[in-house]
Amino acid sequence: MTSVEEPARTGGRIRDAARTKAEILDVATQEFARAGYDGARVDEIAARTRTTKRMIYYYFGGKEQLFTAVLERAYGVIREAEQQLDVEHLDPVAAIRRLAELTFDHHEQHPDFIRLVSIENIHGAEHIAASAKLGKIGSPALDVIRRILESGQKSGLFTADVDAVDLHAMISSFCFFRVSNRHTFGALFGRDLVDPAQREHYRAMLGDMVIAYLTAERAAG
Amino acid sequence: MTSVEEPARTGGRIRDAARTKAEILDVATQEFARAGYDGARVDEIAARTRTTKRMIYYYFGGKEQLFTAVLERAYGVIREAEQQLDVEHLDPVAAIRRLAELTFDHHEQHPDFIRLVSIENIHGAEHIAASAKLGKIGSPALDVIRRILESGQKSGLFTADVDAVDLHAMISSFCFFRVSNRHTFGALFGRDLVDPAQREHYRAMLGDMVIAYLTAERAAG
DNA sequence: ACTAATGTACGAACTGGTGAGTTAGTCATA
DNA sequence: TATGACTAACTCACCAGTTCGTACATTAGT
Repeated sequence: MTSVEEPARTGGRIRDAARTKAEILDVATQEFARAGYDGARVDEIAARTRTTKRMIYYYFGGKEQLFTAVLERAYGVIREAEQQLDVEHLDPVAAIRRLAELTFDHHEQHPDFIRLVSIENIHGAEHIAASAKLGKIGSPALDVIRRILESGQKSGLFTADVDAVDLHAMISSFCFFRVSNRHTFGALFGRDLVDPAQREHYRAMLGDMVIAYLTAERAAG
Repeated sequence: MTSVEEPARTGGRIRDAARTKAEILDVATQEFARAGYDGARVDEIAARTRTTKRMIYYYFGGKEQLFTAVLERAYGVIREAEQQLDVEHLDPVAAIRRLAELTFDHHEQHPDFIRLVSIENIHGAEHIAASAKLGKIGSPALDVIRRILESGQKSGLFTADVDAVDLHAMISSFCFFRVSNRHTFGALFGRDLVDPAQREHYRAMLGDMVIAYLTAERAAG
């Protein structure tokens, strides 16, 4: 998470809107991710901030809008990571694998993001729908997938009849589930999907799965 | 959901502990799935029941234990479905596909179950941990997978080096994500993963993915 | 007559949100 | 550079409506 910088410059100003807003967002992210939308307490968020509850309402308007702002920033982080991705020089197989691993790594490193998205789904994605920022932006990953897929399909390397959105869903589902369902899965089956010792195992499993699917020999028809 | 039977027998008793308990569980399932643990209201659950809030505390003890009971029943439903599964007569490929489709169908038909599990994960699976019933039961599906996998690997048909738990995770991730993340995915990418018109497409995609993974030619390694 | 089951009424603690007043920083002007 | 007007940033106290849980009275069924 983009964090608040240290105690500000020396002799720093006591008033700093940007810092205050960022600090509220930081704490709110943690609190919402920890307890869910209704479980999160505005008072608790305020208490863990150097400012007061009144400021939350001053800057964000209310709990609902605060959660929306938290979501917007969280989605911004992954969108940025996806934009960094450079796979133009790789062959389709390596490119897809790299892309999948990016999602894998991001989700593992941002469990709060996963929790926020889970929470947003419980609430029918109403905050995304209400957000001007989040409504229209397609994932940069989608464009990348589209290009790779086209190249791989043209060369006959990829035999699967999928489009970019479906492939994105496939990759996301594995990466997302591993983090989002870590607790129930661990409790029921006694295996920690996010165990660091198993990280490479699952990372390879994801790539193998996607590549196998894309390059499998299909029965005609 | 196992529902409450009709108005009870004629001249029926006004007092019927079993029916009252079942009705509370039915309504509680809906309410928890709709609003999350903290979003759910005990008063609301009681209001939608033919009984009163007092009965919830009389039979279940409290909100926390009520949610646990709801979870226990929901997991019971899928466990039962898995036990019905008969794939002994099928070859490994068909058997795995059948199993995957069972999970696919169940998750699609029980969105409330998916939501409950998502909610339980937000709360660190603490209710599962606290439940005697849920703590120890391994999924029947796991035993089935184990047998199929062994048979497929022995015959050399399955080349992948996975165990039953990992394969179960792979299948579940796709089926679960499709339902759990339906709303955010739809809002962000404009595609409804649970669109009935696309049902067969995704059902086939799941099977193709799993089989391709299991039977892919691996680089010696 | 005795107990399990049920209904009524209530309260203490919380919870999101706000009204009203205060202070720090900025900037135009003398 | 001193000053005073102006506004963004901030604090404090408080409220109205909830929300989980329970004490107590009551009734159905055996």
